[in-house]
Amino acid sequence: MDAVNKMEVLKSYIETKGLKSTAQRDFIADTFFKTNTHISLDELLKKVKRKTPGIGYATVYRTMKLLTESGLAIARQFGDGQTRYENLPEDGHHDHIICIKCSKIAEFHNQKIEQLQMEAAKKLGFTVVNHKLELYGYCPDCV
Amino acid sequence: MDAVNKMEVLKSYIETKGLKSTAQRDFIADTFFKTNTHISLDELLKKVKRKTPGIGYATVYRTMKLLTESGLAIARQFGDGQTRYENLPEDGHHDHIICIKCSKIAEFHNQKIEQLQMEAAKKLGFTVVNHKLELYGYCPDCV
DNA sequence: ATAATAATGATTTTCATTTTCAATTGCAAG
DNA sequence: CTTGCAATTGAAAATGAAAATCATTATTAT
Ligand SMILES: [Mn+2]
Ligand SMILES: [Mn+2]
Ligand SMILES: [Zn+2]
Ligand SMILES: [Zn+2]
Repeated sequence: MDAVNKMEVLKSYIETKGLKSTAQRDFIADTFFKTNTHISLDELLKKVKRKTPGIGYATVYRTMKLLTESGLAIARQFGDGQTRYENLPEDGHHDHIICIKCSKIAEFHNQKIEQLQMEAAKKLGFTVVNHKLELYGYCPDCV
Repeated sequence: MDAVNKMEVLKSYIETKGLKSTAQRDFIADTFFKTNTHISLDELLKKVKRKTPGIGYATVYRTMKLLTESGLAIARQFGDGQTRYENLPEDGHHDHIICIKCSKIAEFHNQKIEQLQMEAAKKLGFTVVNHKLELYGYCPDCV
């Protein structure tokens, strides 16, 4: 799904929730849709302010909250005390591996792991709704 | 390792770090060593205050930090905004599955998953130091 | 006993959110 | 095009968990 389609999904989400469309929200969402990193609120605010200095932190915060609940953004916690947001991945769910030295983030997906998780949960009588798998270590550049 | 042995490990950690032994710290550590839950600072403080009302939050905070860096406690973040501590498990590392309705926590360990994690990391050139795997869903009691 | 140094506990500070609120804006109805 | 009203905005304040501060107290080696 590209930025244009995402914007359409957002529009219809806003519609069904009885919300109103605003230029600030559209611009923040569009800016976010064009990122391909795991971006923090501060980073996104800085990016947004470059073209639209008037926009406030709270509006960025609220927009990302909206995008998250509409399923267009994913909120991630990598343990540095800051929530980071990423776009809905093109190729489905993925997990992360984070360098504890330079903070580089790589992504991976392993269907076998997902399968084993489900089995482990089932063995305990649990039904899995979602999961978090993060590996921490050193990236190739940091040995 | 039982509470007595843990206390000995703590003593020698304190020794090598040139720290001093205190009644408060001993009591907090002992209280923690006897828990078998994933306890928050507030919960531990409350438990400690029952027998020793004079002890302050900061001392509990500092003691758990000490236990964590000495390897006698493990700090966990289950996404509710509160750090929880658990005792070093008898049977090695384990992961968690958390009920999103009643917050019940179950533990599991799957060597195959751990193995696949290492392989996934290796494929990306990373070396894994530690990892976090949490499953979220419904426990048997919550359907 | 003394001196040096670590620990304590109350309090304050930090910092990332989250909420509040008055002013502004979007939009549907007339 | 107005009007009415609910939603939105941005600045500021509030929140809450974690971390730091600091005067006082306790521990330990000498
Ligand atoms: Mn990602
Ligand atoms: Mn556990
Ligand atoms: Zn690195
Ligand atoms: Zn449950």
